[in-house]
Amino acid sequence: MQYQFNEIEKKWQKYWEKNKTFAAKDNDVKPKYYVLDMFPYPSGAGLHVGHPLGYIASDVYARFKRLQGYNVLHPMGYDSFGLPAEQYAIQTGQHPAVTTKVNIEGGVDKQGNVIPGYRNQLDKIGFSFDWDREVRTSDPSYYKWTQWIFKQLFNSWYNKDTDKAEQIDTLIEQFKTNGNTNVNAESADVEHFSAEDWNRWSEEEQQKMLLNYRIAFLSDTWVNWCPALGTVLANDEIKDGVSERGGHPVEQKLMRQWSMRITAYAERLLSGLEDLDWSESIKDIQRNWIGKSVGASVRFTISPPSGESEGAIEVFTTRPDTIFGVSFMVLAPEHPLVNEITTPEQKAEVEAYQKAASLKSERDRQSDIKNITGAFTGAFAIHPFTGDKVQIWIGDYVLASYGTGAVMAVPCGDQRDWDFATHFGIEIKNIFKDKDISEGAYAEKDAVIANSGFLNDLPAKEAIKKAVVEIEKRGIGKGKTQYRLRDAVFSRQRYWGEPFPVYYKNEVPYLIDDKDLPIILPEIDQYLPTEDGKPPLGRAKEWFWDEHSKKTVAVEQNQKPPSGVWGLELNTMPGWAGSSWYFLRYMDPTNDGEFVAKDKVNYWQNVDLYIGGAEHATGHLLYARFWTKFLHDLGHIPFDEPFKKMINQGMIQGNSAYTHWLNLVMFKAIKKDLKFEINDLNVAQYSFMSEFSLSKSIAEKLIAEDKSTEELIKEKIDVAYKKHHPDFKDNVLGKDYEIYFKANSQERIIKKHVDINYVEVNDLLNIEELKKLSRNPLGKAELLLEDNGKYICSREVEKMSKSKFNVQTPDELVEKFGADTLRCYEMFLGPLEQHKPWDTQGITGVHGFLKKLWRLFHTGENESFYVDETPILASADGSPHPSGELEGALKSLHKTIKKIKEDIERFSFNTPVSAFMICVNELTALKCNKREILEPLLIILAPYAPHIAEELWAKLGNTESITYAVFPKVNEAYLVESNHKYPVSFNGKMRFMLELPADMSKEAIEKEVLANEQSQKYLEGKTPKKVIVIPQKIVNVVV
RNA sequence: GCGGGUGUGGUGAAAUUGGUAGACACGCUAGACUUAGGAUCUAGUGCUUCACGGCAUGGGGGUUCGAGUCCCUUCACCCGCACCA
Repeated sequence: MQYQFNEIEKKWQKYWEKNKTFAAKDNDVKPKYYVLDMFPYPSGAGLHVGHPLGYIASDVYARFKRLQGYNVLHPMGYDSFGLPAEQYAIQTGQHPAVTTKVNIEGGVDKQGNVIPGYRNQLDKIGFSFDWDREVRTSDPSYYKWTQWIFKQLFNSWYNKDTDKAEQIDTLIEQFKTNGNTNVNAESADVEHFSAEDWNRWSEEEQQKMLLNYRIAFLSDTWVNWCPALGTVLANDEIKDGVSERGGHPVEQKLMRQWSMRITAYAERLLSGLEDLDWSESIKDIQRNWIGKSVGASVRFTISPPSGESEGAIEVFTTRPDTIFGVSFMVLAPEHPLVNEITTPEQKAEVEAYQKAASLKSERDRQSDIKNITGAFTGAFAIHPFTGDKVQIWIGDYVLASYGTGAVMAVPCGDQRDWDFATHFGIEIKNIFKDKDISEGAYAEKDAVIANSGFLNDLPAKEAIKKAVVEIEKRGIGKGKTQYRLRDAVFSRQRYWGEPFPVYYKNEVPYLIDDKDLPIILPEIDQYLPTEDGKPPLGRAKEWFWDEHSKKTVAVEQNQKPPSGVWGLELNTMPGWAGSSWYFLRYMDPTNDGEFVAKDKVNYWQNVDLYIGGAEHATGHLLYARFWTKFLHDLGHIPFDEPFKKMINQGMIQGNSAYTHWLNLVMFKAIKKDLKFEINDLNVAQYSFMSEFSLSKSIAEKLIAEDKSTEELIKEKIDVAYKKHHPDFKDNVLGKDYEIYFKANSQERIIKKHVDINYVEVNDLLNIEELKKLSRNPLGKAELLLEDNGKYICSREVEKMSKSKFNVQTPDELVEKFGADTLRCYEMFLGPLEQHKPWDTQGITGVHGFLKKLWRLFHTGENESFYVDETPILASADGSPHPSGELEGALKSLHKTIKKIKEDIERFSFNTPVSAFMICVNELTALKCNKREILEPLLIILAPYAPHIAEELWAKLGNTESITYAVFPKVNEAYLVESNHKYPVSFNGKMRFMLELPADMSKEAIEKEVLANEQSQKYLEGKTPKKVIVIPQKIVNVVV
């Protein structure tokens, strides 16, 4: 009986669905294990083989954990709000909810393309997801709770004394009794106010003040505005100065926007990384993004140029130990003090410099780092320790947005300051003992300080501490920690996102009651901004809140709303809102009374294993940690980190295929006698005639300037030209003209992608199949083939994408080889974290292995199902049966059990596949068909190849799914060797193998080895200097 | 510039702790079988040499009886951050 994988797989997928085999049981007595994949954005393009890689690994692990007796939560859902669906809606008018549904469930899009649907594609691979727990972030029953969490964030402030978020009511209480004098909060810069002030203020004034403290707050901030997308973007959505999606330019714009006070959590987000089992690189990216700098803020008083000013410049420095090395100061050109302190003589120069700096974009400023520019303000500051006057400059290497926008320049210890001082001829003081600073600054923190008063002779690290103490003692500053992390902009001027549960009375935001949530996204006529530049929701008529009826109501355009009716927020939430807490919703996906029930979150806790791409390092992964910590602070969840262990799967790259084309512009014809070049018109005429497509080796030869190939091609061109231009006879390219190639041999060939589905084994192009296409990419081209008449393509590894014709869908492979083969093969490909190119050829090896496994169970007549039921007799002590073959089979099985368990436990998903292959190869060689060997083998194989395992498991007479079988125990007794084959080395070089009893003593082994006749050859009559014997390992003889 | 990562046959890779480098596959070469197929089976396959042997884990150096693995140094590629004071 043949291995009918298609039938088997369909059968078991149906069985699992019907029996809800993978349903996780809340509050079960078994220990819990939570395995989570980063949920996908359902795009119309569907899945390619790269997408399921991580899902297969997590599925293997989830199934493995079930076999080990865990209650496993392994859910899947969709991050279904997002830009692509909205862009598509703008183009086609199709509601994003409709396209999203089609992308998930399958169907036909507006252009008539068949969309397979994520769910259908996933189902074919045999994942053990608990689909009853599916979530979609764009579903109102889901985003109701995203809105609810937003409300919590709005109604909270960050108390630095308790170091956690607290209800805003506790803050209001303090304001009522003491004003804000004793409040230690993470907030915007706020003036002090008293209880009287607070109580006197109007409701509106109080609300405006509270926005300075709320964790979700509204403020006028400089935001990254992307005109092409018509929305603002967070810092992590911008790469190299352009939008991550679409690559559009981004500019700075002052807008009233919602933000999240994530900076309040900077320290906890940083320190929390310590205990996470994440890759060092992801942790480092987050550390970098948070960008903690420890140092001091120091005030330098401004020396009044005419005696009247009393100002001071505050700087932040990480090197207070170098304060005696300060020889000037630099302010950012935008620094508010600049205009105040600039002397009349310097005014013109400074203003010119400010103007020049403001005209440069952020990007230009960054890219132009080699040019040292600046201007002297004419003002001086007083050095707080030496009393010296130091010049105050402005320069655009100082950023207004970081620290205080001003630096104390220490040219001997900072290269930029050194460059600046050198360029403008400013004094450079050396405050490092025995360090040469004539060629550049000494930036290491290991010098000993000199010429620095009370800091003399201290190593830098101690000097830092002492300097801070002294600075604080003199009241000129204090120790301070600075972060690079900025508050996260939370508004998007987009339609396809969560609406805010917010309406405005006189520009003051008010929240909608919990019981009236969700606020459902309204219908609009077009998914574009309004004429007057409001976000798309500005088009919705029914987008007003009636405080009396507690409902959204319609107000005609340009009409004043009736009393008690107010305009709702027109922005929507960013993509990361829904994905910041989805892992919690899986625990309790249908709960309409809570975002997650207490008992369920207490049972399931946080995610034990999270698998997904590394590209979310500063976005999703940081925000999810932030929200988790916040929800923990308010007592909603019992943990403050979402994902305990994470593995980032590598990208599967496409293996693009290329055809080669003669670059017709790259040769020219020259009249032999006259040396007259025929003009461009003639060149153009070549392109009217046949094009030439070259098989790989011919293209290569042409690039290598192989003479005979050049001649061959000239001949072909000549013939082809004449065929198409019979009137020219042979006087154009025949006797009188000769074809020459241009010098740059690389450009002789143009490469074009060809669909990998038409490329066979050994890069052979299937020309026959291509011809059947209505749009044959070879067209009428003349083909120059290999000697054997074949056309060979070249290959290149690139990102998998439709435009490169290198997309491999899992569906095709499941059809041809089966889901089990695909699963094993994707794992077999290499370490999960590594990037690797897709290669379909190798899949036959894995497929062959499953067929071989199938045959082990079909040793009956005509390959019918048959296994040997006679039990293996073991001795009372559990030692192996004396029969050699059985001993071998038992050893093979137990060796494999051990390896599979150890490998999966250390997340090495590729090596178990080889172990299975070895085991099946060995059992095949031993002709082993014993139930006692084959049954445990199925259990350990089930995580990788669940369908075939279920089928054979059932054939063995089991009536329950293999999913909850018990992972077999390793019996070490079977693994004990009576003999060991020693590799015998001479001077570290392995020369021969020698089989000796495993329990032989070192001395006896040495004796045996030296007595061996082969040893005599390598000893060459000499006595060995030393013999190293490592029992059960090796023998090394030193001659 | 800073931080992280990766370099092993024609290809994907293996080698948890220093102990036979290249397991397991793909591909390739022969052969068997066959109403030819992308099926199955057998043998071979790092490079080099007729051979004994020699050389091989990006390069160079070191520690060690022994190094892909540890240390130093250097090169290449990938990812992240980048006048961050």
